[in-house]
Amino acid sequence: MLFQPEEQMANTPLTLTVIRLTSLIMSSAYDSDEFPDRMPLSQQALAARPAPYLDELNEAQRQAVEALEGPVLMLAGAGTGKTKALTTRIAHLLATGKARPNEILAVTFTNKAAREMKNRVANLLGQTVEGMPWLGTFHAICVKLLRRHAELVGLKSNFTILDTDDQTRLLKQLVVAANIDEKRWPARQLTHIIDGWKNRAWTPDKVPTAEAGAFNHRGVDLYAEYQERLKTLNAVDFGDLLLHVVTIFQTHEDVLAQYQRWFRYILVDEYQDTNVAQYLWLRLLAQGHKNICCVGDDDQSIYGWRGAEVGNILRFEKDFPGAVVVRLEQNYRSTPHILAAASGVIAANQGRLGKTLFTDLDDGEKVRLIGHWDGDEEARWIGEEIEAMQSGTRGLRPFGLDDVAILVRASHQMRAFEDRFLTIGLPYRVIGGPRFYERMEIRDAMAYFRLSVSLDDDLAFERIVNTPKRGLGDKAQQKIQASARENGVSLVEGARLLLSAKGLTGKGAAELGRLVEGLDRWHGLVRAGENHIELAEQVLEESGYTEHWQNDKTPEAPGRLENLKELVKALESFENLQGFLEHVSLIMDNESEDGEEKVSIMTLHAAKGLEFPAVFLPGWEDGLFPSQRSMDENGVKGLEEERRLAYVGITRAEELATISFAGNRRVYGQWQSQLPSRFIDELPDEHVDVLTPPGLYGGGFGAAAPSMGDTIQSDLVDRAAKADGYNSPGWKRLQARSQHRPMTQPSEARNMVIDLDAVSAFTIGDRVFHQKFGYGAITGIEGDKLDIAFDKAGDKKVVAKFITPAASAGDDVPF
DNA sequence: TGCACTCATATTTTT
DNA sequence: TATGAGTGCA
Repeated sequence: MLFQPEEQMANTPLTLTVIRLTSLIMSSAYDSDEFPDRMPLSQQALAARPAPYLDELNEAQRQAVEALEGPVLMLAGAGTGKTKALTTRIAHLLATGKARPNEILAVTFTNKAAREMKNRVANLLGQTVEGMPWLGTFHAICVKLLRRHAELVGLKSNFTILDTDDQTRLLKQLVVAANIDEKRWPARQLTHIIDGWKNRAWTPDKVPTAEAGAFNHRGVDLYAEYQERLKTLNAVDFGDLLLHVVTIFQTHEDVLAQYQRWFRYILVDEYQDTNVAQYLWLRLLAQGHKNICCVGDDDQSIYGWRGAEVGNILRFEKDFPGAVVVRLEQNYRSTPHILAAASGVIAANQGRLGKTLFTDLDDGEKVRLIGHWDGDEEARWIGEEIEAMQSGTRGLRPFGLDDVAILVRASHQMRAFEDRFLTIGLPYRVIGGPRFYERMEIRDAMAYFRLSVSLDDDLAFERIVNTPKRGLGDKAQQKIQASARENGVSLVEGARLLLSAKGLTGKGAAELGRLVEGLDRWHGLVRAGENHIELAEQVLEESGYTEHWQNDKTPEAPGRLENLKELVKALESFENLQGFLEHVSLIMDNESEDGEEKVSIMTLHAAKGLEFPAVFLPGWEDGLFPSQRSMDENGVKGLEEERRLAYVGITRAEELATISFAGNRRVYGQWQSQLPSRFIDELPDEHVDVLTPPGLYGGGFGAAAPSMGDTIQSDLVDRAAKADGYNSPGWKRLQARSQHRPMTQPSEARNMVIDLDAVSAFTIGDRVFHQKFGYGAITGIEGDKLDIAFDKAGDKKVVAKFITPAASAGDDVPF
């Protein structure tokens, strides 16, 4: 029986709860078929407590916290105290005795969010609530559920969790086996396709026929094969964690019913980021008590590209009839100018649920906007600006380096800043980047650990047979594979059989023999319960893996050895290797703090949920941000997601937001003329302060920047200065021709870069000259932008200002 | 096995 | 440009 009568649990004393829970966390509950974590909390003790936490909430927050019964959608704008409301709600549920800690299901997307929530609930209640076993990420909770019911989907409860890399390697084998040209149809692509299907909760039999063409018409077959293969390997990928649980719920009413009964209250963080599978999962579970509270912000939905469905949050009221919608609109983070600028941008999106953020804070600084000649100059300016800000500049208060963040659209943009900051010696930290456990050496080491725990882990074996080099190349590995297949055993066993059959000779045989021997020994030690930290060191030592990196002369080698030490250190917080492996694929952050003040550099995506007093938003150029690819692939939907990204970016700033763009940028080594982002047009003028390009930095357009090397079209610049505003025939013609959005009031920002008369000077067919691209002919005119077919550089869209008529620039000499 | 070479490729990323 | 994967050769 899965559940025990509730009365029995209610009387269990708290102390016992804690002890039982701790032991639970330490040991993985593979073999238990009952709820080991029914952790009653002494209800009287909590109920007797006053609820001082409620006094700290504003009206909306309080409403969201107190509406305990029935479906609730908490629409929480940026910086409106969403986590506070969410955690207080949990505390309130516990304090009022509505639910025991183990009857609350609280899901987040990241471990960080889960951790924070746990801590804050504990703080609110003034005691450690150990027993919230169902507070965690979607994936962590699904692992727990799946371990209990693995057999219902043909798995054993000790299944391994593959990461993306394993997944792709496995798929690659299948692709090769299917005689598909791996070059034209890379396995990585198939990984993405299958992930996408899993995100939409499509098992192989449910993939719609419309998708049949995927991956050269073989996608669906390969998907089915892949799932079979996973089953034989007793493995799942990240997508499976959810999908299998959904399948179990859908096919086993009794199981579902039990959980529906069990989870009295469900809370979901970042609901706008849920994908279809997660949505189904939640909806199935919520059908029991119907007490589901989802928190999210449709304006911050930035993960559509990995399956998140904004529709989930937009549809909430339909999905959960009778839902109470609470809007948290009071912002405690940003100044009014920043808030207004962000609101102005996001207002351009269609189909929003709509929120009006307001704040009590003082006006503060307007959002600053500055243009630069090129990306290097932008980096230089920001570097100098940050240095100046440390001592206070332009009448601003002094900022510490920890107060400052640079948020970029794509990680390659970080480079310019890193280079610059290195040369001027400005300490910085990059947030994001490859995760600790994704690094080669960590994965190799993990493979050794996995094998030591279970000799059947074929994927792990494949990874390390020849790492470090043992002279076991393709040939030898194929023999091992064949031997394993013929005998229907694991690769390790296959290798053993191969050796005893003398199927392998010479150095390879000796090395393989040593490896198998080592694995046996380590496995024996694991079983004997040997201290796992010493064991881990021993494995790395005896396998020759540590030595391998010690002998490596590449500059990365010391760092890798360092990482291996880190890994062993991380083992300390676990009781045994199994427990470690169990969690490591799901939980392992890489945030080391050395205490030094540093500027943070990260992507906009990585910045979600964070806040900084001062934020720099560089690279606001059409094509880069909004990203061309996003718009090409997803049209308006893509553009709107980019706009939400802009909104997320601006709202990260508490006091000071500085947006910048460059007129020229090197893209894949090629100089490209850039247009300021359309989002810049959407910034409301009255909240923006256009920094006069300081001559010192040579910023801005029209000013002959030193880096140009050549005078730009000074005659055009002169004429632009004399332009008689927006009533000129040229402007009117532009308006009529403008295909995108009609430009209403050209903003001050725009004004800075538009050169109307420059445009009106051109007509289609004109031969023109561009400083970087050379000669070409105009093929189209759109706003202040010209489509030009360059003789050498091909078709480009360029701001008119950078163009001169071919005649005035010299002879139209063909190259 | 290690190297030098060509060639294609080029967001955002958690679990 | 610059990075990684794949290939050919010693």
